[in-house]
Amino acid sequence: MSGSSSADDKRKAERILSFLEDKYGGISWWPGDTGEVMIGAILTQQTRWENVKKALALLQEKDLCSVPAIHTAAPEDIENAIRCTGFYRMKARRLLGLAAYVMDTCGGIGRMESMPTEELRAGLLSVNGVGEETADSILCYGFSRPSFVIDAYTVKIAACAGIKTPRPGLKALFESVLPKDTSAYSQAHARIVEYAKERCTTKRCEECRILALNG
DNA sequence: GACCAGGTCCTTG
DNA sequence: CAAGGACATGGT
Repeated sequence: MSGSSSADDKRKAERILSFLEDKYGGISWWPGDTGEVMIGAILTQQTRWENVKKALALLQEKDLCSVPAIHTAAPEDIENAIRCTGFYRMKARRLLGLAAYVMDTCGGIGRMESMPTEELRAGLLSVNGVGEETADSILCYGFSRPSFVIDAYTVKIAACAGIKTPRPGLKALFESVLPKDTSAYSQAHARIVEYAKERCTTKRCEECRILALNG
C-alpha cells in the first residue's frame, strides 16, 4: 500500500517547504561576518535569539566580538558579556575552545575558507561544545556552505507533519528535496524557524499536521 | 512559581 | 544505544 516511507517523507517535506516559501518568500537571516556567526552559534544553544543579540552587542562594545579577540580574552570578561544567554560559564569555555581551534589548529578563519566542506565540518565537530546543529549553522551561515541545519523547530515541524524519518536522517531528507545551494538551505531553515516561532508554541501544533495533510 | 528557549556533553543502565 | 541530568539566565 504505502510506497517507501522515504518517498512519502520527501513529498511531505516538499509540501512544507513550498508552503513556507509562498508564505514568507525570500527572507534573510543571521547577518554578520564569519566570526560573529561562530560566536552566535554557540551562544544560541538552548537560548532565545533575543538574548543572543544582547550578548553580541555587549561583546562588540568590549571589542570582543571576533574570534581573535575571544582567543586572547579573559574568561570573566567573556562571561560578563554573555551572562544573559544562560549557561554562561560553559559557553565562555566553549567559545575559548572554538577560538583556540580556529586560531591555533587552523591558523585563522582565512585558512578554514579554503578547506573542503566535509573536512571543515569534521573539524568543527571535533571541538567540545560544537554539535551538529552548531556546526551546520556555522557552515551554512558563516562559511556559505550548503549544509542544512536541523534544529528543534525543524524536528518539531517534521514530527507534526507526520514525517517518519528519525532525526539523524532529517538533514539528508531536506537536502534531498532542496537544490544543493547555500541560499536555498539558509532560507528554507529561516522560514521553518519563522513559522515555528509563531505557530508551534503549543504542544499540539495542529497547524503543521493540517499543513502536511492539505499541502 | 512553573515552564521553556534556534544544544551538547557526560554518566548510567 | 537510550535515558537522564547538568549547565543558568530571562521572558511568559
